[in-house]
Amino acid sequence: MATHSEENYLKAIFHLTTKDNTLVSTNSIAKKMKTKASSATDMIKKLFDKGHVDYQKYKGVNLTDKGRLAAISVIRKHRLWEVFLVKKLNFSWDEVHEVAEQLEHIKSEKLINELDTFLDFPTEDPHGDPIPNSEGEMPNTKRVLLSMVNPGDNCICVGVKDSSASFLQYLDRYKITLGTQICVISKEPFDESMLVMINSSRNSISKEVANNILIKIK
Amino acid sequence: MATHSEENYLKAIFHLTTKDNTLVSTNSIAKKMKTKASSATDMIKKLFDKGHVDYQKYKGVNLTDKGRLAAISVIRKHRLWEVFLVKKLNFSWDEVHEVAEQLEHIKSEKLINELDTFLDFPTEDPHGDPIPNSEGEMPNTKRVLLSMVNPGDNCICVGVKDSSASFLQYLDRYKITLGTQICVISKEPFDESMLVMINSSRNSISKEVANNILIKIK
DNA sequence: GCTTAAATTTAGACAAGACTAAAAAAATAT
DNA sequence: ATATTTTTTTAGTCTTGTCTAAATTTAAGC
Repeated sequence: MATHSEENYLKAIFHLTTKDNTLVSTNSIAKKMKTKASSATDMIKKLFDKGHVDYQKYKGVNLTDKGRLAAISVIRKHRLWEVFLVKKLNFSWDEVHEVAEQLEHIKSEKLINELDTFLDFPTEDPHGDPIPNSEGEMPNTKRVLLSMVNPGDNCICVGVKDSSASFLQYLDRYKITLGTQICVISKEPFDESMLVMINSSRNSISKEVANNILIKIK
Repeated sequence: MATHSEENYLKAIFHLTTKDNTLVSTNSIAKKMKTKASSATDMIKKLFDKGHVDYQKYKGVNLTDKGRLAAISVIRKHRLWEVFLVKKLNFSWDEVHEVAEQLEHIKSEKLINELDTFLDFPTEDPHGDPIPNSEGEMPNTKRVLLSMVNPGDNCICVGVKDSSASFLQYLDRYKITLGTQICVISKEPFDESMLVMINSSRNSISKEVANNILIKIK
């Protein structure tokens, strides 16, 4: 059974893993974990010894099947707790992360599966991220960055890439939430900002913002 | 802010504190925490440095007001989570303890107060133990051990002293739960066992059992 | 009141998970 | 192809919370 810290590293490695399955670097892990590279190396060795990652000195790591399942299990807990906090305990989407970071480490199969049932098997967390089922299967949602969209396209916000409190609070001020319709009017070539229609009002959105909103084209 | 382990020690000291406020011994703390006396001494020093206990070498400890509040806060969390597990997630009263031991350390004021609201401000946990309010005030319930009762008395089970799974499962088999009426028919002088009427059936109850059932006389 | 027993504390060690500083390997530049 | 920079690893230290073994203090027995 993985420790609190091991679980956090597994989660970090999972999030750093790209579709093409290239090796994850020690530095990138350290950066994500906000620790130093030497600490990451130490932990990588522990994870290797426990069979959670494939590892060759100086080359980088990849999750094994066992490690991936462990990571997904933590992510499942994290996201289910986020749903609980928002749906049942009146948390807003920018308040849930910190608490879910703690709750995700509670060890009890029954707890998480009963919670899943209690919440009626949600498939998305409050930020639109997919919730793996108890088998570790991730519902695959095809989502696109708003910045990739062409003028004239009519989109629906289905998620956020950055779920930091400051970004979520920005979205709140512009009344953008999951399900909000966003119609792209034009793109400014100079700074890649976008002119968009949200709730029947015109807004300009910076490249940075458009790069962190996930949408589905209608 | 207290660490996970400090919180457990504070809770242990709180539970070991008697009404007459005699000092709590290092050995009793070690025993309750299932550690060695030397480990208890180490932790006592830390708690003393943080102002959670009064302590004099070789004499024993007592919680300070600050320490007592911290302990009660942990107990509040533990018991509210137990209520949640039983009322919302289909846990039985013998399954909640272990999970609540983990959940009690989650740090979030909002979380615990919203949970309290969500559960409609319960005053007792699934074992009949009182739940302190957000001010740290413990609802005082006057409860008596079944072993103290005289033949002829008609009682209601309002709690258990031992809430181990094995004892709770024993009670389940005899259909004794919170609210169950227990009428004491006679007491056996030899072994202090009791003949009682539960759900209109006669049962013999050992001294050990009678010593762990808390009742209210009707 | 002295002696033994029990309880408590100290000293030193260890594992986990972090750190700094330095060494080694890999990548980049000229 | 060699020099420089970047990345990664190693070595050694620190803190938290545990331990064992030894020393010290308090309590109990007679």
